Amino acid sequence: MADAATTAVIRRFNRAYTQRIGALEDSFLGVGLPLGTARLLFEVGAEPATAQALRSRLGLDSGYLSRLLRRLEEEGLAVVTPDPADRRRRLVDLTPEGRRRWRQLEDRSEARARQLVEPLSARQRERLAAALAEADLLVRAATVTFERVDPDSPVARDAVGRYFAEVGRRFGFDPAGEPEKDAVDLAPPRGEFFVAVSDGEPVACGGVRALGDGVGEVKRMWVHDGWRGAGLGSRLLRHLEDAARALGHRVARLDTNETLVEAIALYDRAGYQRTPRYGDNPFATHFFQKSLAAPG
Amino acid sequence: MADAATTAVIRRFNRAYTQRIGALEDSFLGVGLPLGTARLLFEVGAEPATAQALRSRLGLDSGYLSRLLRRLEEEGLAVVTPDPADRRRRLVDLTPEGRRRWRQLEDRSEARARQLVEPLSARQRERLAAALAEADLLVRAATVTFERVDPDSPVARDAVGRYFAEVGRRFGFDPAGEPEKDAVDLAPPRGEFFVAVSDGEPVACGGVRALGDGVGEVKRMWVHDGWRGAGLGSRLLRHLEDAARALGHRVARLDTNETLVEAIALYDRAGYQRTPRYGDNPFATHFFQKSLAAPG
DNA sequence: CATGTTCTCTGACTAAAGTCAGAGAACATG
DNA sequence: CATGTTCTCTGACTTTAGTCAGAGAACATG
Repeated sequence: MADAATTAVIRRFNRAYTQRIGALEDSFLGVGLPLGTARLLFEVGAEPATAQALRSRLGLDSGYLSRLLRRLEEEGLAVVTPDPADRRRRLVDLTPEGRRRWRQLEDRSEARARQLVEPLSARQRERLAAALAEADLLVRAATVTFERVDPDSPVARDAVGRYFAEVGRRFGFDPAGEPEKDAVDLAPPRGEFFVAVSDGEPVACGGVRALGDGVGEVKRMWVHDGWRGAGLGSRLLRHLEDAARALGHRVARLDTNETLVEAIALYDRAGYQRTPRYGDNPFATHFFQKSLAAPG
Repeated sequence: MADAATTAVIRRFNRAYTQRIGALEDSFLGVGLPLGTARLLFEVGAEPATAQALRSRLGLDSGYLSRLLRRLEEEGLAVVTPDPADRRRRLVDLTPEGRRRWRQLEDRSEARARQLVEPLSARQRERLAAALAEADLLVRAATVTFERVDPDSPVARDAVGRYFAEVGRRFGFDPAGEPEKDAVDLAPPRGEFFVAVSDGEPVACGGVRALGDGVGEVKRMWVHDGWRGAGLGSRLLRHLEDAARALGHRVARLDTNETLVEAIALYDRAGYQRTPRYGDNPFATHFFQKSLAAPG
């Protein structure tokens, strides 16, 4: 029952942790603003945004947000202006006074964290930081979601750019002309492309294109190197297989280069079989395929 | 700046973690009770208690708690009875139906934790559990507080009993007659005794007694073996030195046995100097002392 | 340019959360 | 047994948090 043991640890940790550090919540109080308003201030301070974006980030009702924004405006902490690009939308930013208050929230949060580690020695602090970083990576990797995006969108270009940079470095892959092909092959109706974003940065991507005869090809599969070893690659591959299946493919195929040993190990683990060369990718040295018949 | 790096990791983790698992909070919703009432139900379910204890545990206003309890009673989830030992007090316990609802909260919390680890492989789950256990230990060790208690109280007896068991095992210490001496020497006005309790279990203890001539002796210093290596011993020792100073001592002294190598290392680190034998403890082989002149 | 859609705001609510000042019963103490 | 203290309750509040149904302006599209 490794499972029950794990959840027990998580829950034990959860109780202790939320009690002690009281999440961020506590540090949001005591600056003269109610929690909801403080949270909004904090969010705007982290990055000015449209009302719409704030609503989705914080999960608020539009009427409610409208009132919270009004309150921030009345207190002289924020300014709300129409977006010149679309005058239905409203842009929210902090005033200098709002920024001062935001920094105050930051400071309290920082003080709280400092107070927690204060009784610990330098070595113990390092241990705590290492343990939390590890837990952070795993929790994020387990919860990040794959969003379907246009392969020609900025976020997709960013992600694929990182992919090209890495394969360029590792086996001299030349991406000339590829983005243009991707824009067609990896977009509906012929294919799909997904990106996982965490804290505004792409951390993984991958797509599926049609090879014909019920065969879908997995392409541009990439995981940010700070995020490897946390199961994100397996999750991504499963997600792409599901997408291929939904597109009507019965077989998934992919090629890779011998230098990408982690990827090859991943495909082996996921049940892919070696298969003869297909296509004309001059950089590919290994070819895999897997039946999509049984889901999972 | 190991410090800033540590707080940055903590805060990063904090954001991700509270967002994803949403603390326990989310799992408290959706059982047909408002958050505050659900939290109270959960607390009572964990351990039936007096209204007073619940108030201090949850930090509630007495009027507010009174109403919350009424609500639980009206819904048939709890029974509130006068404490026979002190009829001003009220005892709160759950009804069978309340216990059923409590279990429901437990299940949701469990399900949430399970859902979090679901995308992870067995190995990654183990890593997550290990990382959280490590963080848990350090956070608890950094935040547990030392309470001054009567050395004759049950919790003190429990803690010292564990201490005796360990030193008995390690170098054959014989505690005959010691508890009776402690009851006088480690209680005001002659001395003081402290226990750290976590989740109802003593995890560390120690006391100070007067040797005369401005010398205080540190006694019964013990740390639960599951809690070692997290700085709890150093914190305890500092706490005892502060107590000795407050009792008017200018010098702290202590003896120990050569088999307790971790303790000896701790005393060395804390600035204690070897000193010739004092007193007539037949089990002591090493003697230490330290000036309490400069605080810290 | 008519039509539907998107985005924000307003009014009118409800429920939850929390505070404060006593009142009254039960205990503790000299 | 008079007096002060502890503990819980009640009444009378205020503030937050959150929901819902439109209204109206701005955009998108055929």
